[in-house]
Amino acid sequence: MTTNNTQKPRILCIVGSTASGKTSLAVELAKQFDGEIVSCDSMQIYRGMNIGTATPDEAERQGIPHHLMDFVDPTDPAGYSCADYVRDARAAVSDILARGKLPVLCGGTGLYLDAFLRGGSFEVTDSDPKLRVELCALAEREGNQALHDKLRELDPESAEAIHPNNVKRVARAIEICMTTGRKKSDLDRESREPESPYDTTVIGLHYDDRRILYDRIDRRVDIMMEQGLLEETRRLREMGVFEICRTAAQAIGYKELFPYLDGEATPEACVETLKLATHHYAKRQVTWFKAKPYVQWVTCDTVIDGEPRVKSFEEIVNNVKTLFP
RNA sequence: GCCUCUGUAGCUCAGUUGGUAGAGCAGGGGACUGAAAAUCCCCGUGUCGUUGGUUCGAUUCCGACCGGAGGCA
Repeated sequence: MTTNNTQKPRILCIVGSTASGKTSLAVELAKQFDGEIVSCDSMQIYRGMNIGTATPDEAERQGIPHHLMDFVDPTDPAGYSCADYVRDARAAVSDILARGKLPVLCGGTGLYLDAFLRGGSFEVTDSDPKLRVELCALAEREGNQALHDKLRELDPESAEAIHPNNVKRVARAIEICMTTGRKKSDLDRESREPESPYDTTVIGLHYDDRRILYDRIDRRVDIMMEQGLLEETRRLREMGVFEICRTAAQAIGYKELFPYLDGEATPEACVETLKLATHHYAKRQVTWFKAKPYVQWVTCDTVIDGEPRVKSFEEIVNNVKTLFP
């Protein structure tokens, strides 16, 4: 999404699936371009959820300031939404620009990035948990189609776009229509900004051979276990995080270990489940970013002597620099 | 050595009273602007262990052989 308007402030974004190497690349680029990092990750925002979400520690940050990480209290029932993110990220980016530095967005939450880039300046309206429960109960009682029909009455356009079995989305759309008194599809249209306020370069890290990515994921999960993922999970559980914060409870890395902590499964089985859940997540991220025309891809793997290998860090950094001179 | 069970998709297993087969998991593809590390949709040809026989036709029945599990000696 590079534009010719030199008036617009330049920002750099690094995206890609989990374990693709975004974090170290972003730090290196921030060092070389005098930048600061703004996380674009829906889980690294939570305080105390560090090992499981692979939030970079002091050493990995190499002195580069990181924003929007480890700052939301996961025991706050209000949670954190996409709209919150857009507000906070815009503020962080403005602050960095005001100090004459380059904002480097880095993260794998595609929806957050999209909302940040394309608009999403929608009103932050209160969610209505009671209504959500009611709507889901309705689907349970009378079937998914019944709930979907309800949305069709309120907002046919949204109904068209959401599969009837996607109860969560159908319910959320109805909730938005009912709490705002407007059609969600209209609100979406209005919130979309005609033009991004930034001159943005989005770099996507890609692996031609997905086995390499999965292998990186598996190794990282093993390292997380060595770093004390079980203890972190226990601590968060004692704090009640998984009951209080619906969003934080969704993080991959904790819920998969519950069966072991409850004596219902071996640690090996849980680790296996965790690895698979992460594979699936990575696949969804790849699909998301692949569909975005604004991403410029940098391939991280190559074949040497018939064997797929990861390119050197230097080579990847140099490839990015040709796209962001 | 004898007896019983077993050999089907990458894995775990169904199934075919004889007309060449299907689930779960894995894997692949996709959607997605307000819960997004969430949620949802689509995709199943594999010498049915090998080899003979019976049969119009065998993965299915019979025999032998080769794996695996168990039992008796």
